[in-house]
Amino acid sequence: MTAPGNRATAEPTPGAGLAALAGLLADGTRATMCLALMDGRAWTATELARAAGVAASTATEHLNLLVAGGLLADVRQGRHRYVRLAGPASAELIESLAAASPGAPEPVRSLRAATRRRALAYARTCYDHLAGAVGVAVTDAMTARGYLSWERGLALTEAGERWLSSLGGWPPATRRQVVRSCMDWTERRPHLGGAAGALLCRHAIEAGWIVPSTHPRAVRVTDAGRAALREQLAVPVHVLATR
Amino acid sequence: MTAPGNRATAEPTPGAGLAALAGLLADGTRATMCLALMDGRAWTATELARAAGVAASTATEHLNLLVAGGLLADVRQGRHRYVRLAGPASAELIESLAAASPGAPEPVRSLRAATRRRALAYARTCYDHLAGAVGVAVTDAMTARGYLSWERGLALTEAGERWLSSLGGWPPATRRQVVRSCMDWTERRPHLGGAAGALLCRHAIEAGWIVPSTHPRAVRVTDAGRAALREQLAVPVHVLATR
DNA sequence: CCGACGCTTCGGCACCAGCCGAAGCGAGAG
DNA sequence: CTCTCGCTTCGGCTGGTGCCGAAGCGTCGG
Repeated sequence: MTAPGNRATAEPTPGAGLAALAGLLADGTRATMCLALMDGRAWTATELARAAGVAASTATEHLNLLVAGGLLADVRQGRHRYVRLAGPASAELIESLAAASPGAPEPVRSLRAATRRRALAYARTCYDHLAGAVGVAVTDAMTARGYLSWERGLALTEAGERWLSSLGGWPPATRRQVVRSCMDWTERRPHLGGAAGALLCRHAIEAGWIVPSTHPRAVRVTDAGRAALREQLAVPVHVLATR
Repeated sequence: MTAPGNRATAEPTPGAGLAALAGLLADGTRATMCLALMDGRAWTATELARAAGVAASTATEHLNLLVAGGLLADVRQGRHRYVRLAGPASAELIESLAAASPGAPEPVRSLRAATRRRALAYARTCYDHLAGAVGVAVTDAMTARGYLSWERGLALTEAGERWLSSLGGWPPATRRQVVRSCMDWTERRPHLGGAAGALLCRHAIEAGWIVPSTHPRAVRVTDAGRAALREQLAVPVHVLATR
């Protein structure tokens, strides 16, 4: 007898559910991770470990708890584990909790975060290829022009190979998979990865189509880039509009 | 070195504040207490201890944490410690957390709770005297008729003594303080306690002015009670309206 | 085929958070 | 004054939890 505790163990205490949920956020490391994820992006496990200042193994444990608790969702992609907020409900919950805790809601910080988020959603690098609205738009345009085929998995067509050759550096001297579908976490649709995606991204940088933004990972599309993408791929103008 | 933990100890980790706040609700016992307090009333420490199923000493520790964390507020009154939610912000926070946890928001339960809350706010016993809208209204009426004086502290006037005598059982055979100002937690205004308040409450029960409600502590005012209060104290009709 | 890399599993460690009962304190009631 | 009663303080116990590093596994790239 003498039940040792009302922890989240056995008895259906009235507040057990609430306590279990709050317990997920009651740890500094987990809270820091969730706060980082509030930018809406999907982070890799390693990124979150560094952000929270813990070992990768520790991060794994925390992420398992948060995912099991329904606060986060994860997707395995290759050797990476991408983690994001499970949904708007999670974000709202964390937001209301964060707003009530001794963290002043400075309008400046919110503005910066919002700006950064917008910049990332617009155009960013995903490893070595393009992502965001621009990345998805480029992928769509390549598909529309017959450079990519999505039947029986993603594949590069002969026309696609010719176009990449015209950019230079094709075929790549690598055994790396030529094309790869990479889920875009802001657009919720796939964009082009793999060797072709990397080559395209490298060319875009070298040709001055895109330049690094002030925000980490984010990129800006230059006037030259907008012109090139419109001419070569017929990417819709509205996607490339300046922000 | 090798900082032992990101608990709520030293380093200003980004998520420390959030974690500290969540930590307050991350314990089953504390969560149960907060949920109990969601009825908007002020509970005594002992009541909360019983509700949560822990010893009084344990309850004290939890309440100290919750008050220190700003989630609850307490007031010492005589030998009692009354605890209530610190404010609307606390209530909203707990509500949003409770709504997101595996506790189904059954409309039936909410309805019952709302009904109970309304009943308690209307009329209830506070120990051995009357509280709630009716309790405060009776106190106001007694003041208006010159039965109570609030100058130099609360006091019973001669007219007040005569009125109580007419009800019977006056003067009381006790050394207990005759009148006592008792803060009403739903009306946020003082109502009459002490020996006079107890006598009045006892008389109201014996004379059939009030009867126990189906909800604990709540009472209903009978038709006879409404008539008596209107005739003897000129209590405003709108306060006594049936619900 | 081999190395690099991201992640997970496992063992071990230390801390502390929650619990209780006993004893102490102060207010109220007789 | 004394008894009762609500609350608090204190000491001691126990189990859970967060942390790490080492080792293992699968993917990717050369």
